[in-house]
Amino acid sequence: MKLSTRARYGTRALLDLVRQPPNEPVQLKEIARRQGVSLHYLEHLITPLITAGIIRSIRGARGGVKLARPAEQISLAEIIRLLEGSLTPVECIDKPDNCPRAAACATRDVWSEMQQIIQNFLEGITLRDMAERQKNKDAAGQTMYYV
Amino acid sequence: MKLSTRARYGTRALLDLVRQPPNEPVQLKEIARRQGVSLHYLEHLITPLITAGIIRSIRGARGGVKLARPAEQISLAEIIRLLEGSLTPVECIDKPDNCPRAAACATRDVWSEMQQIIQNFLEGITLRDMAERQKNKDAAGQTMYYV
DNA sequence: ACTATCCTAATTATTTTGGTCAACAATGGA
DNA sequence: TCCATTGTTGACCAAAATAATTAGGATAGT
Repeated sequence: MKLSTRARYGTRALLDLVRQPPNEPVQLKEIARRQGVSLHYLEHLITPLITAGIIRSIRGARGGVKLARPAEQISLAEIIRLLEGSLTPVECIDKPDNCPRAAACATRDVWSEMQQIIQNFLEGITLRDMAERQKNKDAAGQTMYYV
Repeated sequence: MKLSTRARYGTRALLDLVRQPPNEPVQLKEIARRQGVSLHYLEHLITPLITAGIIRSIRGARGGVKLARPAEQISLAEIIRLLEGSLTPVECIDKPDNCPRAAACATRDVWSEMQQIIQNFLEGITLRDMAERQKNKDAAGQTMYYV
């Protein structure tokens, strides 16, 4: 039950993006630098998000990427689904035909419930929420210096 | 967020084991046959469970494995933790020192909450519960033939 | 002697984590 | 207008790590 680096880096990249000044494109190079991931890898991660229409890319000089929708309309569930292909912990949930035991398998039912729980959780968290959390954390971190 | 085959096969093996007549050892060979897994692979999966004391093995002729504790005292959380090493979706939760951003990272907080949710769910399901579910499913499957 | 687990190693497959390069698009300046 | 610069896109490739699987002999109990 590990989250792939795709999902982790991708989420961080989006969180970084949403925290930049709005209405102007943010360069992947800058996101990569701030988040400490390779630019090339980040490009790989970003591609499905562009295809899915979560972010838009502006090519050429002064280019970059920006959110295509308001941050409060982008859930973590959607992000991870795009980055990892799906949210299911076992593929027999999406594709029952692959396993002859699917219909009679009690473990499958349990994994299915688990997915539902995870999904509900991730569905309820938007990019905006994440940005808010980060802002609060930053503020809390600041005060540490005055102690 | 995929479950490894270790976790999947291992869980199925334990569920198979708990459904056999109690008080006599069940041979791995039989579990492997019923569950469609290679005996060698199953031995690998089983080893950490023996080490952890969830199941006990009896060597020699008429040997096999049996549960070392009552099935209602073995949770899915424990099983998966043993089979996969941990329950955490990201390693920075268990080892914050590995990542310099750990303290200030909002995504980490979210993954941590997610782990808590998953853990609560898996903690609440025991092998006994699983066996019960399977029994009900089997019964339901049977009735189909009479329709 | 037989049977079944145990142990160690080797092999194969898959995923992760990138790198290289050429093409394409927009901008700004000459 | 034309061209150099900046920057993204996409295809292809590859090393490294991890996971999955297979194999064979050692060991222990009946």
